[in-house]
Amino acid sequence: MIKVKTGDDKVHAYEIGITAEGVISDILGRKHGAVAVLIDGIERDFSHVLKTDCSIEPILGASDAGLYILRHSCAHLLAQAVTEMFPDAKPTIGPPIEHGFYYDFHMEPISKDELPKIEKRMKELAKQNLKIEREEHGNTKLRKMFSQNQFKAEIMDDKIGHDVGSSTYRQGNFVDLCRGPHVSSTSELRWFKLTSTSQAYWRGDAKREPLTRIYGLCYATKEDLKKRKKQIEEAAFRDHKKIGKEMDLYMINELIGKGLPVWLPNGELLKSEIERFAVETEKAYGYERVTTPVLAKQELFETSGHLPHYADSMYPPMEMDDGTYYLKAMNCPMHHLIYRNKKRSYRELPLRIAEYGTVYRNELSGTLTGLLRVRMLSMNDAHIYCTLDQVAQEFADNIKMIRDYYATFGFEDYKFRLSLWDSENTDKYIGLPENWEITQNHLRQILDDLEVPYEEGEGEAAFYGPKVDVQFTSLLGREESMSTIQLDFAAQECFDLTFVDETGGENSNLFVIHRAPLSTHERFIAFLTEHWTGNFPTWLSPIQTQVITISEKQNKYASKVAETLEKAGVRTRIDFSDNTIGKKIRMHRKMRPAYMLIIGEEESKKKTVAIRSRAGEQRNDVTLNDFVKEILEEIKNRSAELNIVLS
RNA sequence: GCCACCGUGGCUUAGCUCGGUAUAGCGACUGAUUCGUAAUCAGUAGGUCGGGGGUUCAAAUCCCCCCGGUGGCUCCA
Repeated sequence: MIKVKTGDDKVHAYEIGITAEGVISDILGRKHGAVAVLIDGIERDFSHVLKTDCSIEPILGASDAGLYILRHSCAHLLAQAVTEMFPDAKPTIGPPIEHGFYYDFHMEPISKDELPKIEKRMKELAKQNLKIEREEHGNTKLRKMFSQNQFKAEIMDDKIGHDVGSSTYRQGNFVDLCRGPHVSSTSELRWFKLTSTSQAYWRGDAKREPLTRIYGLCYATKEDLKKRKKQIEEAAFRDHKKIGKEMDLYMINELIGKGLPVWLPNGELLKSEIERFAVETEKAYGYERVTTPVLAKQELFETSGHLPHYADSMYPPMEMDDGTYYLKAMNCPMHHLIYRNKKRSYRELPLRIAEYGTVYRNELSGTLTGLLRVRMLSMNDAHIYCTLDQVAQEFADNIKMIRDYYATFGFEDYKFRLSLWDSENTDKYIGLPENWEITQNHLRQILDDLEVPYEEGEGEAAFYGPKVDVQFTSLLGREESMSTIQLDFAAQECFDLTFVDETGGENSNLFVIHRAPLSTHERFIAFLTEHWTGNFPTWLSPIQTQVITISEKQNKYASKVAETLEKAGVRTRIDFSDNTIGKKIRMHRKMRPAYMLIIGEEESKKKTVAIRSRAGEQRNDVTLNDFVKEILEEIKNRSAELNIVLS
């Protein structure tokens, strides 16, 4: 007999040789959503045979560890289906990933249309309730079993060498080299869906064999899978590329070049409203605005240290008759020169230099997509020149600024990250280790003092110093950097930035803070569009009111309404077409005006308007004056919610 | 950059497997209608099928090259 300790801290006695499943079903009655077990802290299959005293607890499918196992088993099921349907396909690796799994096969590429067929086969195999069995083999046997698959051989070379054996998992005719654990039967795999195919390389190395990758989702429950499918659908529905086209926000033309978006009038309105907001806000915080050239001499970027670190992401150099020039990938070097343009006194600090600059970065052509990854970035950039003891206040101000901005734009799902250097890999950075320690601790202290919740990101720092980033969760749950506040202790030395201190002496104890609270316009507007599904707050809406008449008889009054609104500063459009009212509403919805004003005989007579919200709610008999007053108030307040109809 | 998939009027799209110069809807325009809340009727125009080359009597369709779009590109079998 052996003693087995279970999760409830009870000790049970069993015959030697009982399986984990035997114990779990004895305690719980049945498996209760468990996919595997934890024996003395090690993940095991249900079929694991117990020979000595141990502790055991079930791993639930819904837990992180359980999902991992489910997804991993799902990858095997995929491989089983694929190798059956495409006998030449050689399985390579198939790990679980966030939301699901993938499996890479060495095979002819397949199109997305094959996925439903493969998925169908997977479902059939799952239904067959095939037992998933672990087998242990010696090295020679293993080598023989996978002699047809050079990828598995390579994995064995790496992972187990030529002496020791390892395990395989068998389900039906399919066997895969794997250390497990796995669920005990294919029938436990139910809530999965194949989503896409793509191409990858063996070992992620472009010089090695190209592989066909198949991605799938997998969850423990039907609801979770459904939720994720819906999330993906929703994201496609809100896609800024789709909405940007519908609303005429921007265009990309192949003659201009990819990654170089053109702002159309509606997008430009959005952009300029954001800029106006930033200019107003930053004026209140003591920023001064400048404009610097889009290109500069090579020596400038050498001085700043950017060229050695950033050469790949800068555009190739331009040879001119008086030297080599580069398009700027950042504004800081020029701002440093503005600082150095004259002797600075401690009384001027902190000196805050801001610019709506456009910087150019040479992103790999294959990574460019919509507004999210572009080669021309419009930035609400600024650099703050200050002493170390002023750093805390500047960070506090910027964190407050970011929080205020986000509240106004309606963003709620974001968090702060303290981005530190990678102390194992210091080649990527400039400056002395002790400077990194000092500044990193300083930032940590600032965040702690401000009681800002944050997480730390090792290796996420800029090459010149640590930073505080704001991580935003996209519709698909992906984390993206939005805002950033960076502490730079290296610029002082590179550019010899100093000030005259209280004693009249030259002081080099100067720090630079780089900050971009609104990311880049391109990225920001992409997120903003997806966040609001194009239904922007009134102050941002390219079209704030769309005037619609019931019939041509009201054209005259409607023109007056539109004119009054325009004069008051409300962006207004009017539709004089002789379409029916229903059709007009349907057509204008695409452009997502904040409000539609419906004008018929009633309104014409009473000199009122009927206000229709985006949701279709309506408020009738509003005098034009009242509406103008209310919408101006909403615009002025930069209200994130549209309240006029419900008020 | 590399790889896979895709590219048909302003937009969405049929046709491509098995070659015979193209389908429909929306939108635009014209006319009728003057209408009360997500499709009023009729008509007209609009496409060298992303670009170039090749095969062929004949190419949207097959082949090659280029351009563009989309997805993906170290993460324990």
